[in-house]
Order: sequence, then structure tokens, then C-alpha cells
Amino acid sequence: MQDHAPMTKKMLLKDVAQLAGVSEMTASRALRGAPDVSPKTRAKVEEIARTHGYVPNRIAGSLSSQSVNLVAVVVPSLNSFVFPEVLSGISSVLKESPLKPVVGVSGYELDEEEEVIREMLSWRPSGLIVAGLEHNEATRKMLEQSDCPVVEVMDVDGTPLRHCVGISHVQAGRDMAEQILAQGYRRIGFIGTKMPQDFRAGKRFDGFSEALQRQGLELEDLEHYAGDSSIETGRQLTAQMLERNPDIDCIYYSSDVMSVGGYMHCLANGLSVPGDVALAGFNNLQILAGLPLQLATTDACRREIGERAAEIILKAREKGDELAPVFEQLTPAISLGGSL
Amino acid sequence: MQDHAPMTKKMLLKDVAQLAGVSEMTASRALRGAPDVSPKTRAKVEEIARTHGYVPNRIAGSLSSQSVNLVAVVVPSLNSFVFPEVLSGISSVLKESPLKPVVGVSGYELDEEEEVIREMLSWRPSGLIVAGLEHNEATRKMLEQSDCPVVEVMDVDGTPLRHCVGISHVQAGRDMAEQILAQGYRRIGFIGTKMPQDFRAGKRFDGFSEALQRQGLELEDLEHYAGDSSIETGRQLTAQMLERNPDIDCIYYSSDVMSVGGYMHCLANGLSVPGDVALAGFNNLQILAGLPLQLATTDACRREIGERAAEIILKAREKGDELAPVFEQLTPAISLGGSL
DNA sequence: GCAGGTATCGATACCGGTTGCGTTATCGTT
DNA sequence: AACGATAACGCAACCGGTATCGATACCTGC
Repeated sequence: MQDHAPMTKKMLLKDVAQLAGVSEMTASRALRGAPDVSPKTRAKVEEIARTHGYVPNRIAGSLSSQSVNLVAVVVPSLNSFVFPEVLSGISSVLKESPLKPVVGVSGYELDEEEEVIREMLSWRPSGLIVAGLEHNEATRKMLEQSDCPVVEVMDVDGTPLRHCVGISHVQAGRDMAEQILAQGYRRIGFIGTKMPQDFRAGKRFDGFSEALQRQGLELEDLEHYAGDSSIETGRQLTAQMLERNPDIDCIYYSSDVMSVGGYMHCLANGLSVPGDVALAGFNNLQILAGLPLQLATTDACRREIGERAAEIILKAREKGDELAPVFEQLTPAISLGGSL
Repeated sequence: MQDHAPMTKKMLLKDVAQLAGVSEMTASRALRGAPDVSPKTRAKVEEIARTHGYVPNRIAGSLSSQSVNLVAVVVPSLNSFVFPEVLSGISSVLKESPLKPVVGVSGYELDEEEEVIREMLSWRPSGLIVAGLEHNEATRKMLEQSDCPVVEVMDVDGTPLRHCVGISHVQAGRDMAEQILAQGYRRIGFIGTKMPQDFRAGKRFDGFSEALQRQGLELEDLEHYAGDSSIETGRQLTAQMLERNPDIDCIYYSSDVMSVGGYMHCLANGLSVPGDVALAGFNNLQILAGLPLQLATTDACRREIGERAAEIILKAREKGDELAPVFEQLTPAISLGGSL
């Protein structure tokens, strides 16, 4: 019974309607599952649409209905192992709704972020989720003027535009410092990447060094590397730091990716962890699981942050836009593992 | 001179035009950088638009101009470390053009892929890049009927719809088998993940075992794990395999993520690599760099594949749609590292 | 001073759907 | 058998821009 696929170049709603012997309106309703269509008509329209491979033009539909079932998600990077999990949290919540996430990458650059956000907003999404509280003036303005709900995620240290879900990175840095001090380490180094641009890493650093200072301690050594995180970079920077400063007994990294690199350096050079040097990272990335040694880290609640953010978007969609500002500060858990 | 930000809810082109004292058309042209606008007028319109935070409605614009400057990119996953690099290849090439990539995730499921592709095509993108040659019937039909250029990437073992850039995974499997045999290993195991769904991993497996058989060898042991790749999984499966089959002297993994896990098992249990067991993976992922031992792998040309695919889209855009089918088979390089 | 050309701008008709509301078909009631 | 209610459907306006083409202004050269 299967009609052989027609090679007609462009199927429009009007074509489907014509073939089904109904008006455009009825065809439109049938395909959208709207009411006021008899089951028989609906079936016929669907049949026609299916056999002819009709793909509705969402551009036209969205313009007309003034609604776009997309949620813009703007993250600094996709390589860093950290944001894909936020995304999957978002997706899992959105799955139950007609909304779909669309990802934009800002590359840790505020001006790039502005451009990406402008582009995404120009598609009039149903919501926007953006990592971080720091934006340039133009971006902030766009976000304020935009009439879709905006959720800033990952970080709570700062002034959210409206909705916000995240953890305190300053506090995370402090907490790790206290754990490290409690274990008796005193000659402590810090290694961070993307340091001028990654505000959250910067905040962890601030909290960390502040906590040290409160105990009358200074960082023994410090490496602020501008490039991307990678295991290899972590390994190299660790090697360099330990070479110029062999008596360092603990290193705190801006990311687990880097601390794994540090660990690899130790493995390769017969250094015992934490005997010779203790290591601690951040994020609780999946790559930590499976290592011979459990490295100390702080869980950044990435998946949960994504879920919560998506829930806020959904809630705002129902509540007709007048949802009171939501501010959710999650509490990250430190795990000491065996490296501290 | 800065106008203070007006809180008007919705700036439309007509508002900008009115404020600038010109017609909608002129404002439109000015903002798009189209010709036929005097520098003075253009400056004025831009000024107004900027100070009032006007964000053009790309939905309306695209509907009218019948062109959407988006390239749909459909990948199975973003967690696997492998596709972000394809993406960055795509982005880097697209950066010079007005096109922007939009990512969709199919989750290694053909039906999910169908849904994602339908959704993306409904936005009438300027091109579509999809990982893999395997699609269900409905998807294939959509792709054929769609009037945008479609590039299937990563894999060349199969029948492309039209354009195709990738490597032969069958061949990659064969090649690695030959390298392994050449090194003298004879008791060989294979560990793969997502095995029923990851067609490319399956092809590598096929090529691999076929090459063994040509030498009269059978796989000593085989693990086809349905779940996701992870270092931890790699470690566990390796542990299990070596336990039930202690005399295995070499394991080929479906991915570097897994081989790293295997290596971690060896590190943790004092097994020497390749002395006690040799390891080989696939992809040449970044996580390999920095390990104490360089693990054998095959470079999957991920970035280059992305670049080529994007170039095809750009070329098709110029050539008015009648670009002859492009078939690019790249040659992946094996690196033996120190684990074989 | 006028034909012809160019630079700049505006009126109009869409683009492909959907909203809103009016119209017709169907059916149970009294 | 006429009537009102409800279901099913279609007409026309519209969503916010852009392509097209014509109008106007200004300028050049002869």
C-alpha cells in the first residue's frame, strides 16, 4: 500500500492539504495534534504527510505562533569534560517537554559570548541558560531586555540577573584549603589554566589563597597558565613546579584534568602520592574513576545544576513569565580520596 | 551621549526605522550591511539599534529571505571525547563564513537520530553533517529529499547518500591487527563498548578479527559491553578479561578511553605493559597525551574530518547546489607508542 | 539646460505557516 | 420538525522581516 516516494522537491503544507482534500488549516491542526479535527481526517493527513516525507517549516510556524520550542544553552567549551554533563542534565529534564536544548560555545571570551548570545536570542528561544555570572555590558543588557527566562548557572558568587543555580566557587576553594591544612600540608602550590578568563577557577583560587592566608600561610608556588586544561599540561606544569620547588608537599589544581596530569607525572617519576606530594583537583570528573588512586576533588554538581536550570525554564514557561527570581546554591561535596 | 537604556519590551525593526527616521527597508539594509545605504544613514540606524538593544528576529528574516545560516551537525554523543574535536574542526572552517554550526545529539540510536534530524531539517539549515552512514529508512528518505547538502562523516564503509568524509574503520581494525601480529602477539582479546549500536566500533572489530582469521588466529577472548565507554569500565572489563584468561598477551579496545582504563588496571596491579599485556586503542584522544606510557592507537582524523565536511557545505553553497558528490577517504595513522 | 547614469530610499508583495473567529455539518432534544 | 449545542472546518489577517522594482535626488558631460 506504500506510495512510492515522490521526488517532488518541496512539500508544503498546502500540498499536503490539497492531497488530503482539506484546507491548509485543517492539515495544520491535524499535524500538530491540535483539537477540532476528526480522527478520520487526521489519519488521512498524517498518512499523506508521512508517505510524502513532509517536513514542516518550523521557521514559518514559529514566526506565526510566536513561540520557539528551543532552549539556548551557552557554555564556554565542550572539550573540557565539564559541560557535557551539565548538558545532559538539561536534556534529561527537557525530554519530558516539547523544548529542545541548543548549544552555543563562547570559548571563555566575553565578546564571543556576546556574539553567541545575540545569535541565539535572535532565534527567540523559550529560555536561555548561560554558564557564569560575568558578562560584558552589552550582553547584560540583551539578557535583561530579552523576554525569555534566563538562568545563569555554575556559579553563585556575584549578582545574578534573575535566576541562578550553582555553587560557590570561592567557598569551594576555601573548603579545599581547609581540608589540605587539616591534613597538615603547609608548602602548597596552585596550578590553574585559562586563568584570566575562567572566572570560576579564579574564584576558587581566591577562596583558596584567602583561607591559607587566614592561617598565616602563603602559597609556596603558583602557576597561572593561559591555555586549555589537559592532562598533558597538568603533567608538564607539575613537573616544572616540582622542579623549581621540590619541597612543595601539596598542589591544588583548577581542574581534575590537571590534577590527573600531576598524578601522571608522579607515576612516571616514582613519586608517591600523597607521600611525596599530595594532589587535589576540582569537578569530580568521570576520568577520576578508574585511576589506581582516587584523587581528591570537589564535586561540582554539574548534572544537578543542569537539571535545576532546565526546571526553572519549564516553570517560567507555565507561570506566564512572572516567576519570582530563583536562587539555588547547591552544596558541593569534597572527597579526599587517597591523594591528600 | 549614551541614551539611557529604554525598557521598552520589544524593539522591532519598524521601531528602529521610525526612530531613525527612515523606512523599514532602509533600516533592514543598514543593519544587514546591504548596499544602497548612505554611510550617514547607516551610522544613524546602527546607533539607534545599538543603544536600544535591538535584536533582529532571525525567524522572520529567514522566512522572508528563504535562507538560514545554520549548519546542522548530528553526532551520537558529546561525552565520548571524540565528537567535540570534529565540531571544532567544523567551527574553525565555518568561522570565515556566515554559517554557524548547531549540534544535535542522537545518542547512538537510529530512531533518536531520525527525530533529531527531522527537528533540525525543519529549521531548513544550509547544510547537514551527520556522523555515520547507517540510518533508518525514514531518515534516509528525509535526507534524500532535503534540499540542503548532506555530508556523512567519520566513516566510509558503506553507501553514502551523497557526500562523505571519513576513514575506513574496517581497514583501521585490520591495520591494527597486522601491527599486533607483526609484534608477535598471538593470544589476543577485544573489548568494545556500545557494541550493537556503535557501527564504527563494530566495523573495526570486524576488520580486526577478519585479519586475525586470515592468519589462522581466533580471538582469545571478547567483551562486547553495551554501556558507555569510560576509563573505569575499561579498567573493570580488562580486569575481568585478564582474570578469566590470564594468558592473553594483547588487548584491542574500541576506544582509547577504554585502553586507558586497561592501562590503569595494569598500573594498579603491577602488570607491565607491554611485557605482561600489550594494549591498543583507537581515536588518538587527547587523554593519551601525558600518560607515563604512550598507548598504541589509531588517529581517527577527527578534526580534519570536521574541516573537510564544513568545506563541502561551503562549496555546495556557492555552487548552487549542484556540487558533484564528494567522497573523501582519509588515511588514519597508527602510532604504536610504547604499549605494543 | 537636458539626456542618461548612479546613489539612495520606499511601497508592495510576499515567505509558510498559525491565530481568531466565523461558517457549515452533525446530532440529540423537546 | 425546528432548534440549540457541539464538532469540524475554512477564510482572512497577521507574525517580522526581506526581495523586487520603481521613485526621487543628485550629478556628469555635452
